[in-house]
Parts: sequence; C-alpha cells; structure tokens
Amino acid sequence: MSVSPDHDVAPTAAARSRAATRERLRRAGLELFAEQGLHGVTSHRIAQRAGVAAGTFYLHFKDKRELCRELAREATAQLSERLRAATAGIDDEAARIRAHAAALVDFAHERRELIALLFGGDAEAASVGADVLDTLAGHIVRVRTERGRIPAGSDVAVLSQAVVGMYARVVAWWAEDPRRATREQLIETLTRIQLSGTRSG
Amino acid sequence: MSVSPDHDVAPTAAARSRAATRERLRRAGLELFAEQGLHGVTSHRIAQRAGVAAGTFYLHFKDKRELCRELAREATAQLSERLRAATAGIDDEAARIRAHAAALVDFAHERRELIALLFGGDAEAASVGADVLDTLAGHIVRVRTERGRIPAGSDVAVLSQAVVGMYARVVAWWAEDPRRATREQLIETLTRIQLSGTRSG
Amino acid sequence: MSVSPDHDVAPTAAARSRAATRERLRRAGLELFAEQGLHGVTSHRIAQRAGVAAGTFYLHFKDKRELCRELAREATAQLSERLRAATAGIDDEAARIRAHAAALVDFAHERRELIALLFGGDAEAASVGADVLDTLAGHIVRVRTERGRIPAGSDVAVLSQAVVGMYARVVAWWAEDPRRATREQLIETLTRIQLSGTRSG
Amino acid sequence: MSVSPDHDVAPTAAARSRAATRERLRRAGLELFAEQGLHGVTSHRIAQRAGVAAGTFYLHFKDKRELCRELAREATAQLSERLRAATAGIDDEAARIRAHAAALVDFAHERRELIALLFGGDAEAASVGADVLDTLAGHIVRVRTERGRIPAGSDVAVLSQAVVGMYARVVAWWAEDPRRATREQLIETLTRIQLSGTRSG
DNA sequence: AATGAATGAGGGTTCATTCAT
DNA sequence: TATGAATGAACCCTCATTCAT
Repeated sequence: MSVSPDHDVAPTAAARSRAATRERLRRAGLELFAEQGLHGVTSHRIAQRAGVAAGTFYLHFKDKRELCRELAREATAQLSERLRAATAGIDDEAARIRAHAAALVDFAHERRELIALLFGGDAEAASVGADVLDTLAGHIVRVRTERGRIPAGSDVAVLSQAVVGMYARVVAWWAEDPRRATREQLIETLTRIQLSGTRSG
Repeated sequence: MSVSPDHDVAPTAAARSRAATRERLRRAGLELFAEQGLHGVTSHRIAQRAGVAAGTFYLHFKDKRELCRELAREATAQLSERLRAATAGIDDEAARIRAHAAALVDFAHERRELIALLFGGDAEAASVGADVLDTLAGHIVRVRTERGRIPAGSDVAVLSQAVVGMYARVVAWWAEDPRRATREQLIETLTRIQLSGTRSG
Repeated sequence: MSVSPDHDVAPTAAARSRAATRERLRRAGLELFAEQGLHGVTSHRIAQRAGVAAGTFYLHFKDKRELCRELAREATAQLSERLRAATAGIDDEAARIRAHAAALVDFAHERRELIALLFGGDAEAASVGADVLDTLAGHIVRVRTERGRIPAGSDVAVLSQAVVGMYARVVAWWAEDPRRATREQLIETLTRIQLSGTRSG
Repeated sequence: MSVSPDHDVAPTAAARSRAATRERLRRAGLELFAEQGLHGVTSHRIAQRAGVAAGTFYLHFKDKRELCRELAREATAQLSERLRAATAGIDDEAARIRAHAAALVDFAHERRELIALLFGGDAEAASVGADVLDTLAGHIVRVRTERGRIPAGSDVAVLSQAVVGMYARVVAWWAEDPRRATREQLIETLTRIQLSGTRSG
C-alpha cells in the first residue's frame, strides 16, 4: 500500500544484498578469528575473504572487535539455548549433568570454530570470552542450585568457576583435534567429576 | 694474593648496572603483561615504566615476546617447584591433593601478577601458557598415576585437561580479586572435586 | 551497445588515480635515487616529494629496493633498445661503433637521472647496476663478435669489462655536468678508443 | 734528557698500546668494508672484530666514514706510488703503458681488499672512490701528456675518464674472482686498448 | 686509554579507518 | 550500497654516538 517498497515482509533488493554482504563478512570473520584469533586477523583480510572491498567492512561493523563481539555473543546464546534445551524436563540430577555435558560436547563437535572463538586463547576474544564464561558459569550454578545440590563446604562461585574452567579447557582442547578422545570419553569424564564433586555435600 | 679485591665471581660495576636495568625491565614487563596481556603492551611502554630509553629494551631482550616467554618460563618453574615441594613426602592421596591445591592457591595469592601472566587470557602469552598448562597437566597426571588412582571410565588425558582447566580458571579468577573467596573456600572446593572425581574408579 | 561508454580497456577513475600516484612515486624516487643513491633516500622522503602520505608508498611498492630495481630494469631496457636500434642495419664496423657511442651519449644527455641511477656509485643500486653492466657488456660483445673483430691477444670477457667500465664512467661523469665536454668530444673519443682497440688483432 | 719519557724515539707503553689498538681497528675496518661496503658495516662490528669495546672506536676515529676515508686515502697513495715507481725511468710509451697496466694488475692481485674498497660498488665508499678515480685519472693524464701523446680529436678529460673507468671496472671485476682471467690477459688487453687509443692521433 | 651500558633519533613497515567516486 | 585509494598514527627495531666508570 505504501509508496515505499520496504516493508518488513518485503525487503528491497538493496536490503537483501546488504544482508548478504553482512552475512559473508560474518562468516569470513568467524573462520579467521577461529584460526588466528582477533589479533592475527586484519579487517582487510576479512573483507578479502568475504569477497568485498576493504571499506565495505566498515559499512557493516564499527570495527573488528564489534564483529568479534557480535559473533561471540551469538555463539554464547546458541550454546546457552542448547544447554537449556538439553536439560529441560530432566529431573534426576545425574541425568541432568550428563545431558549438560553431552550437549556441550556435541556442540563443540558441530561448531568447532565457535568453540575456538569462544574458548581459544585470544585475550581480547577473551574480553568476549569472559562474558561467555560468566554466562556458562551462571548456567551451571542455576542447574545446581535449582536442585539444591551445592555440596557443603563448597563455595558456589568457586565451584562454578571450577566447572567452567574445566568445560572450557576440555572442549577447546578437544576442538583443536577431535581425535584426541572420543565423545563418550569426554562426556563420561566430565560427568563423573561433576557428579562426585557435588555428591559429597 | 691479588691486588684487586675482586674475586672471580665479583661483577664489575657495569655488569651490576646492567643487571639492575634488566631487572627493572623484567619487573615493568611483568606488571604490564599481567595488566594488559602481550598485545596490549609496547616495548616503549615497558622501557618507559622501567625508566630507561626505548632502545635499551633491545640491549636486554630480543623482543617483547622473548621477555614474556622468559617471565613465563620462570614462573612455570617456580610454580612447579612449589607444587613438587608441597606434595613431597605425603603418602595419603587425599592429603596430597589438598596440599597441591593449597600450594597453588598460596602461590596465586603471593604472586598475583605471575598468575595473571600465566593464566590470564592472552593468546601469545598462551603460546607460553600452553607450556605451563602442559607442565601442570603433567604434574597432575603424575600425582594421580603414582598412586594408581585414575578412575575407571576416565581418560587420563581428558581428566588432566579438566583438572588443569579448573585450576587455571579458578586461580586466575581469584587473582583478579581475592575478595571473591577465602583461601579455605578455594582449597576446600578444589580438593573436594578432585577427590571425588577419582574416588569412584 | 553498452550503456556505459567504457570499453574493456577503459580504466576506472580509481585505477587512473592509482596509476597517477604510482607514477609520481616513481618520478620522485628516480630524482632522489639519482641525487643521493639508494641509501641516501628514505621511503618517507620519496612519499613526501611525491606529495603523498608515508604509508602510500607501500601500497605501490614492496620497499625502497623494489622501486629502485624497477626503475633500473626499465632504464636498462630503454638503453638497450636505443643501442640496438641505433646500430641496426649498419654493416660497417667503424660506423657501428660510432653509432653505438653516439646513441649512448645522446641517451645520457636526454635522461641524466637514469644514467646517474644506473652508473652512479651506489652499491645496492649496483646490485641492479650489475645487471645493467652485464647487459651492456653482452651488447658490446655481441656487436663485436658478430663481425668477428675481437683482436688477437684480447680476452673477450676482459675486453667487454674494459669497454663497459669506460662507457659507464664516461657517461656518469658527463651526466654530472654536461659542460665538461661536448657531445662530439665524447663520441669521438669513445669511438676512437674502441676502434683502435679492436683493429690491431 | 727530558723528564717526560715520550720522545719521538721512545714512545711510552701507553702510546704503543694505543697505536696497536688503532691498527687493529684499521685492519678490521678494511676487511669489513671490502666485504660489505660502508653501509653494510656497523661501528660495533668493527670494534668487535678488532677485539675492543664499542666506545673505543670513537677514541680513534671521528666516525665510520673517517676510517673509511683514511683507508681509501692511504690505499690511493700506495697505488699511486706503485704506478709511479713502475713507470719511472721508462721512456718508450708502449713500455710505460704496459708497465702501468702490469703494476695495477699486480697491485689488485696482492691487495684484493684495497681494490674492493676503492673500486667496489659502494656509494659513500665512492665519495672516497671519487677521489681515487680523480687521482688515477690525473696520473694517467700525466703519463700521457708528459710525452705529448694525446691523440688529435680526443679530449684529455674524456680520455682519462675513459681509461680510469676501464681500469677500475676491470680490476674490481677481476679482484672479485681472479680465476676469471689470467694476469697476462688483463695486462695485454688493457695495454692494447690504450696503445691503440692514443696512437692514432 | 679503554670499557660497555645507555641513549634516542630515525628508518621501515603495518593497518584501522576515512572518503571521494 | 559498494569501492578501493589514500591516510597517518603508531609500532618495532637499529645503530651511531656519548659518557660515567
């Protein structure tokens, strides 16, 4: 009805093209950040791999860090949702923990670059990683406290840092080379440690 | 017999001055790396904080990374020795693990910047951090396998990554702000998790 | 047929601007190298004289030496072509040598900076100059051996080095200040020496 | 007679030591300049090869260029004297030219580094080389004009530049690798060219 | 006279970012 | 919207030179 063609439902060709360009920059950025970390990558290289001109990058993102943050935020959200979904409706604590571990391991397997981005060792990526870890920590705490299973003598905060550190390290290590262990070994080990860590309270 | 009072080992004034300058550069580097990571720091700033001219840095270190590696290597060695000494002569496994955790926590308390350097999140520092973690992992595995306590169903490699990740994360988090938990909470939680993690085998 | 007037070969405005900048850098480089040699010149100064920012230099050339080599290579090619053209179709040896000398002298007159670049005394320019001299030597040897006039008792290699050295020195000396001798004096002297040098065989 | 021990005939131990240090710096400088040119060498490396401390260099020479100039000046003087001695008392022009060429070639053979320093391709060494070449040119002109043999139609200045260029190039080329030609080939070729170049006047 | 630690200007080079087209 | 040439600050590093010992 409107003279202008850009409704929510009918993006113009220009808008579609813009979105496509943005998407290609995101993909290129994710690949490169996962491989080389925030510092190892230049905005030129991202644009180049995306097949656009250097300046185009800045039409879509304020700067390199913003892209990185955006990717990490979304990765965190996805991971969070996966973990939530995987544990939803499970009442037994052991089963919950196992499901949680399995979901994380499977996510690491499917989305290796996301894991490298989130938990791989780059500092500023870690400025983003910090958020991720906090989110993950929050999730863990929630999982546990919902069922009131924090063991006596353990500090919740310390415990969640410990579990998060364990998770992050294990999946990052595994994502580097999945032949290092089987999916089952990871899940089993992660589950076992957590179970026993909380049982004794 | 000699006219000069110098022994073979007596450093000249120049050598002493050189060593002092080197030491100031190391201190400055450690502080800055701990605060901002390898990338956040320039050789100029290190020299500046050490109170020497920019070029002086290069009379003592090949480059920034070399200084960082040197600091990290020494920190690793110190930490390793601490852990070794703390557990030497202890036979009971629970006691060993507790002693190990206590030693780590105390080291983190005394040498906050070293912990930030070793376990804080910088990639290239992590190129050194990787060594540290491997060293630590090796130590942990040794502690456990000496007593034959690897639990059934756990992969040694996975388990040591998990424990290392837990340790690294917890102490780095705590070193950022020690008011986050008490020394005892840390030791207790770390010990408990490990103990139970290995008991179930 | 096309809406745009551009043919396949038509450069975009950007490409034209780029080429213009490159050309200004080349000109600036040539002037400065001729005046001060490779070492006496910085990439900053070249950029400055070209009226562009320092970093722009590196968008067009890998480094100072590459620009220098490029200039020298082209100068060599031009000179070579001149000499070839000047002697083509001349059968009489004396006439060939005179034509050769005349072409060199005229080139030196028209393109003083090229001569300074090629034969002026800079070592790394001489890493390029060496090629030039070899090219020139090759040319001279060819000129002579085509007619079978290498004199008995003379080694070809030595002779061509001698002639090349003579040529290079004379034109470089003259290009510094053309009032030092007339065009005819140069041609006459160079011709006379070579002629007699090869006649006696 | 004097209270002070330092007569011309009896240098103190200190003075002798100083002279020895200076001499070692000269030797080191000559070797390095011949190998790498003025720019390829640092004052530190010269001092190092001479076995003295870096600062010592500046107790003996104002700077790198001064040492280079001094070496070149002396080399020029030696070469000049050789050429003078070799041609002294020879009346026949052909014999003089041959003797001149032979002396140069023999000098080049005995003192390769000096030749590399004087005629090798370094610009600032050439700021020194220019003097050398002028000296050599002067010598040549003298040789010739003494006997009144400048050929008609040849400009003296041009001719001497030509001969100097020839000499310099040939011996530098030969000094790089003496297997390139025999001593006799060099002498023969150089002589022949000059002879014929001047005969025809 | 000799030492050698220190200086600091200055060169080469990169790269995040802008802007005219 | 996209382009890509250009910018210029900032980094790393070298090295001629000085000076307290």
